Amino acid sequence: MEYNPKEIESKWQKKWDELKCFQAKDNLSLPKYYALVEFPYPSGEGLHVGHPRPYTALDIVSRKRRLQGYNVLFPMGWDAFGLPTENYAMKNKMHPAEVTKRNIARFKSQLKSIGYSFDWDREVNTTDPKYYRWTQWIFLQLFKHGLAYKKNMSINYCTSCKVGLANEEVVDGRCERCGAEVVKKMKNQWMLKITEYADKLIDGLSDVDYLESIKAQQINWIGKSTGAEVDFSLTGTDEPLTVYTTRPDTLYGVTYMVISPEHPYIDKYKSLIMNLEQIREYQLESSKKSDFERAEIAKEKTGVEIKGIKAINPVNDKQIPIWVSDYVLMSYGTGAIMAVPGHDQRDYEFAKKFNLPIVEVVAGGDLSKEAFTDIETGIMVNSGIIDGMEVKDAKIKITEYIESKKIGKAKDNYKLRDWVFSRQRYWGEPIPLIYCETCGWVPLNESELPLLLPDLKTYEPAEDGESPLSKMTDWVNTTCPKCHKPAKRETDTMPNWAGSSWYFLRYIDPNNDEAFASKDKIAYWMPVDWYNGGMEHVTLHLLYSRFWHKFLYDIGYVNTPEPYSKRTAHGMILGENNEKMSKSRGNVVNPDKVIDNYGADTLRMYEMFIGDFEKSAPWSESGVKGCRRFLDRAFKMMDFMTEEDYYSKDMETLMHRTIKKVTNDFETLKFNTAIAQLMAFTNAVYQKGSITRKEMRDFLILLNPVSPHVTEEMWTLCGFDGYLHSYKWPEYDETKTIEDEVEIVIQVNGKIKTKIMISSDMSKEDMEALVYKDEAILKAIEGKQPKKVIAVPKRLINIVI
RNA sequence: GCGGAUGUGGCGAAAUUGGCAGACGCGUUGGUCUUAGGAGCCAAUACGCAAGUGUGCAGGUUCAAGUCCUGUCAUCCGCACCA
Repeated sequence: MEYNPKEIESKWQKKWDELKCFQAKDNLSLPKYYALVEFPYPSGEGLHVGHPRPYTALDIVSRKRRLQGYNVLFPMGWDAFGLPTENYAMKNKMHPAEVTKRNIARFKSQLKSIGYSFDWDREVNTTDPKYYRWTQWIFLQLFKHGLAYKKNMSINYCTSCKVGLANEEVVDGRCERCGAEVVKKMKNQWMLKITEYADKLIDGLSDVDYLESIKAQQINWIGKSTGAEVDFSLTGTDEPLTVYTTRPDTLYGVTYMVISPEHPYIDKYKSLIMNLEQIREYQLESSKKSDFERAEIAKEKTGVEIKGIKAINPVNDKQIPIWVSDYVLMSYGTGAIMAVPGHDQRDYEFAKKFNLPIVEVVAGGDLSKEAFTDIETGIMVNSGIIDGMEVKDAKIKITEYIESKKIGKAKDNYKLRDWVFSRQRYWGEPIPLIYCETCGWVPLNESELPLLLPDLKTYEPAEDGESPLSKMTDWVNTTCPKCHKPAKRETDTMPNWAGSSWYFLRYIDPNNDEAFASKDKIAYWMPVDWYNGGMEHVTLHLLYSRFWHKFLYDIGYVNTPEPYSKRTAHGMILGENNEKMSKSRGNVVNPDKVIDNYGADTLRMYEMFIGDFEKSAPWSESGVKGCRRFLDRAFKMMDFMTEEDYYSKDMETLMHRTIKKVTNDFETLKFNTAIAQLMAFTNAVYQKGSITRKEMRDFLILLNPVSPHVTEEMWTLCGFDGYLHSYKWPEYDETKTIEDEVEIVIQVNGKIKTKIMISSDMSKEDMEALVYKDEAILKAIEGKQPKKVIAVPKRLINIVI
């Protein structure tokens, strides 16, 4: 009989659908397992060969868990709002909903053809009003708890997409999606106060099992720093200039101040500024620069001194100049710094360029060459009350001092910024708020959710960069829910990070109309036991979804402070030429083709066999062939299966070892070595020329999570009980994984001289005794007297002479 | 600059607690079957004719190092004037 994947695969996919065997049961008494993969953005391109890698990995885990008796939730859905769909719809004069529907249908049929054990009855779609009703609902809770606010701020604006971008969407000064230049634009934007959760987001990481590199990236992104805010009084005004510093200990070394070009004091105190013209010119210059230019190109410091106002150093009452420079960012700290050129490299460069004084307050460096920034070894000098102290003690003392004098306070700061939540686009969730002249921003009544996206003729953003919805006056004009006077709807929509911030909760109870999910079911299914996704999502999506979940926890809607107990990441699949797969490079491999030529079981196996799961790996057509060859060989083993329903004596150890290795490797993302073990087993069967029924049965179960169709088929052909998918995972006996006889190595001075067979339970002492008896060993030491003999049971004897 | 990771055959890669480096697969070579073989099966395959040498490089610890320690180089990813 020939192995014919086409026939087998469609047959079993149909069968599984009919039997609904992968349906997660809402039987809350069974042991549960929630496996989650990132739901895809259904692009017009369809799947490429990178998508199935994480899906197959957790499909393997899910299938194995079911065989081990768990009630498994392994769902799939669509993160379908977003720009590419909208852009495509505009270009082709289609409705984005139509485009989305078509793309989803394509993705779904592709995923189905790979034979995943998703529970398709729980499919979610972020663009479905029944879904985004709850995205809007969560937003309203954030609003009601003061975590959403509108702010007129300088934002990143993509000149091509005509849309505001979050900092995170700007890569190297360019739009993450289209690559066009990003400029600054003032815009009134909805913001989410993720910064209020910064500490919780850091602290929560100690309770979860995430890859170390993921934790590190999150901590890095949040960027917590500890320091102090200090007030410097200004000449000619009663209001102080507040700065943030992580080095309050260097307060005596401050020789000038710098404020950001966007600092409000420039306008506020313009009457005091004698060279306002010059300052205005500098402001204009830096406003033209993108963030990228400010950071990357302008290595050379620039700036202008403010004439007419001086600052006073609160610890020594010295008058010092104030400069404006764009190396100080308005978006971090207070937008103003105290400059300590002796102990900060940037201040040092600036001081050198503009001939400002440099004072040493921490001894240990050479200030004629560079700033001395070491905080471990330095001793304070020229520093009044903290003279002679070590840096870390000086920090504490001076902070206490400024707090007691009421000129400052200890303060933590974060690199993490609040989340810009507005998009001036059509294809997103409408923000369910209404602006009333009398009442201000008023939330829509929750009973009126979902606030549907109205139909539009065109989706072009307005020329001023406003949302296309702003042109829909019928929709925009409404009445205030509070005072019933005429009012206007918010026309911005949500970013596509919104729907993905809570989708794992909707899978739990996807059809619930009373709540985003019932409390009972949440209590049963949460947290997600294992979440696998890309490394590219660990700062944005992962942080955003943890933030929303922590908020829902704080207001009592979910039962766990963290959504995911374990998070792993997969490596990318590269093209055959070792480059990132992309249309423009022409190296994209389409999974449909692979399935057509070799079958889904081969595709799945190769995706897992390709290499270390966490690393990127280049695609190889001949590697695919190798996996198909293995399945052919496995299929043919049926030709020499015998009737014995037990492990044959000579295969027993290998059988137990194989069960052990596959069982463990599937848990630790080492799918490649698990498959290698199954290949080695098959090679042994071919060597022997026969396989017993029991050996075959357990082999099929072990291979089933990787290649489910062919194993189900063989199961049936062999006449085993029922269906493979409802059977149980085999157990191994540790004592039977050890051979009776092992080959050990004889080393002389660490060099291998010979090998002998010994009984595997031989003691260290007996092995040492062998040195004087075994002929091969005697020959190896050539009659010399051993100085020392090291025997390691089951491994080696090393003789030192 | 900061943070994280990775360097092993021609290629993708394996290697409990330090204990036979290169499992498994690809590729290559040879054999076999065949009208044929880009199918199957069998065998060989780190390098070197050999003694021997080999896990980016240089040291160190150890009876023994891919694995531990010190230094160094290279590549990749993330962040980056964050005070």
